[in-house]
Amino acid sequence: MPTIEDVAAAARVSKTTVSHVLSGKRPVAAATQAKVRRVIEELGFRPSALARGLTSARSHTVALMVPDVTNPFYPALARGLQDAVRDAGLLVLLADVGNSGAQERAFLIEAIERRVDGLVLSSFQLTPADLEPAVRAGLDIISVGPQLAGARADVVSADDHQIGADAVDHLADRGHTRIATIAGPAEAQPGAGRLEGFRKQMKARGLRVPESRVVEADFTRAGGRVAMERLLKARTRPTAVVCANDLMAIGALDAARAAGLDVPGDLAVIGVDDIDAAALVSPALTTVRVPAREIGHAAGRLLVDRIDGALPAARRTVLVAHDLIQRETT
Amino acid sequence: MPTIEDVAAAARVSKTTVSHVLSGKRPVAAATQAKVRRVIEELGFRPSALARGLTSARSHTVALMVPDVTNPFYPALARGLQDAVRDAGLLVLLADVGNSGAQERAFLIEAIERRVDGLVLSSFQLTPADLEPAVRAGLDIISVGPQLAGARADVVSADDHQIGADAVDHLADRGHTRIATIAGPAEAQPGAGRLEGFRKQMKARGLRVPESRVVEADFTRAGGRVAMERLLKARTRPTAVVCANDLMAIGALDAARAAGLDVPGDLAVIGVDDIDAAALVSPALTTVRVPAREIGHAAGRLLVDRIDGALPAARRTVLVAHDLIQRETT
DNA sequence: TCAATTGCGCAAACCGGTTTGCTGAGTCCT
DNA sequence: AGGACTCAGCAAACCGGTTTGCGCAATTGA
Repeated sequence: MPTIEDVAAAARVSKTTVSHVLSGKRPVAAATQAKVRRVIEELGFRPSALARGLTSARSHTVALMVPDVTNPFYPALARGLQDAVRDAGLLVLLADVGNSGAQERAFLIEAIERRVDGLVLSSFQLTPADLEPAVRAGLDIISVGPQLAGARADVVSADDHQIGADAVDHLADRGHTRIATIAGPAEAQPGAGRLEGFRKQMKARGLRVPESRVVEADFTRAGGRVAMERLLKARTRPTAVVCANDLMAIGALDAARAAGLDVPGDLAVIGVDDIDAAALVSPALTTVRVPAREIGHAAGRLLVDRIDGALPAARRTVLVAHDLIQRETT
Repeated sequence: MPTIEDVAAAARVSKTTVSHVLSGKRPVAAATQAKVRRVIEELGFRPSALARGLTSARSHTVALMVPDVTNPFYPALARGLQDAVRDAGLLVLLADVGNSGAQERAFLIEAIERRVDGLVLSSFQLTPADLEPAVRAGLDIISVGPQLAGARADVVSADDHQIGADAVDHLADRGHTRIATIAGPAEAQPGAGRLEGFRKQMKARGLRVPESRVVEADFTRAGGRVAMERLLKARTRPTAVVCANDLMAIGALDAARAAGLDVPGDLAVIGVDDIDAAALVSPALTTVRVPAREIGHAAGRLLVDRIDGALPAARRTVLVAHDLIQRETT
């Protein structure tokens, strides 16, 4: 690869001049510019972003940390994020860290060392304290989900609490009283918020929630299936179940089918997210739509503003609207 | 952020010594090491990957370019890729470039300037000539799909030709003769290969393929639906359709349902990919499974070997196995 | 006519690491 | 006792850009 020095030599100017031609930060005579540009073209010179970043201490990169890229929620989020930051010249560094706290922390360090400009994370394991090094390193952090709220990070999230409550209302309005829930893993943020909203709204509507009707699972189809099987073993079966995401809801449908139950006759099911698959399963899944792409987009916009220093120091919380989409499982 | 110089000063050694403690490339006395490490800890020093990359001319990053992250095929591929390269210390820079050739080329330039170590791309628009600058820049390139085969890139791909042929066999074996196909966009590689395989096998089995039974669409559900509607307008309707991917096949099912057709009675449908949704639609979609994650993994392994210089110069082609999964639409 | 200004370009320092060559002190061998 | 060798650490050069201060020539203003 030719360097700026090679270009300077071939064009018989100093590398300062080449730099100015590229950046436009100081005027360069038209003739000189033309000559330099021609040489750049001939040599196929491409300035090194590494070298550039060294002086500016910026990498023009934002890191995105997610627990599972194959959960369709996250690609949609990634897409929104990318589209929001691209115009600012930022590219997305993607990390799927699974549910491993160790991997999350390892990636955090990586992000710091790479001098990433910003960080968007949807984390299940991280605590605010874990973010400390990143904050000290000057990274702007956006947490998707309220888990990492506080002085350290902005938050872009759905209103998980309200989502849980809305799901309860939807089912209770249809006469259900024995409503169970398949929550996410205890550490997982969105699940926790939805569970809390579920509990509170059940209480508000005078419905009891025995602990046997609350089971945890990881956010996968298989997890939902296993959890549903457990719920179905109870002496008095629930007539409806609120699942903390669609993947688990689809797993719950698997279990219901295997048990020979009619949905929604014997069992009503509601999910959260509205991934594409929700509309495809049969019966089609009623769900609370969480606009993943918008969340990513909002996170990106917020991040760009932060990086530009255009925002006051106080951290923000952006809640995006969800809506309930009734299909055939309720 | 403290620099290596700050650490050196605080530990009363030269920065050379700090560097050696970090890299282990030259021996450092145990006592000195301990002192340096303590200071690093106290200061929270994290070496800048930018500065490091400047000397090594490596960024420890691989770029992944895809046409649509929200197509579930690609997240799976991304996951496999990440898992394969992580142990080599590489992170994945993701770009969703849509179907825009301009964006593809722009990202290619970005990747070069960032001195990315390797490039994995699934491109519809790029020609081998477009890769020239990247090759000259010394990037190792893996093409997912054979489009960019040649002296410039390794290839990891499914055997698209055979996939098309297998789909034809599956339908012909079941007695279909009026078989249509919904191909991908003409420029799109995987679609072209599958279409070719489709045509050849139809001929081999003595079946005619009037041009009205070949329609193009982009690789989306909406595209598939529109294409299917067109096919259904023909005077003699096809009794079966081969779709170049699952998303389009699902769109075709939408159209069939809208037209009041029974699947597979009036119309058999087969897709390609086996995304999660394929098993979820009703009736469940028969499809040719293409192991996206394995493809990503193979690409990652190949890339790491290339970067390590462990491979002879000759480019490789890795074909991954597909298999036909019969469900309910045939 | 002479000082002040402007336009253009260069040299040198800097960003934060890595790498190379060298030196002084201590150890081993003859 | 003297040479060869090892060990530990340092200074300086280097990677490829950006930024700052300065000099020279031509233009402007009084």
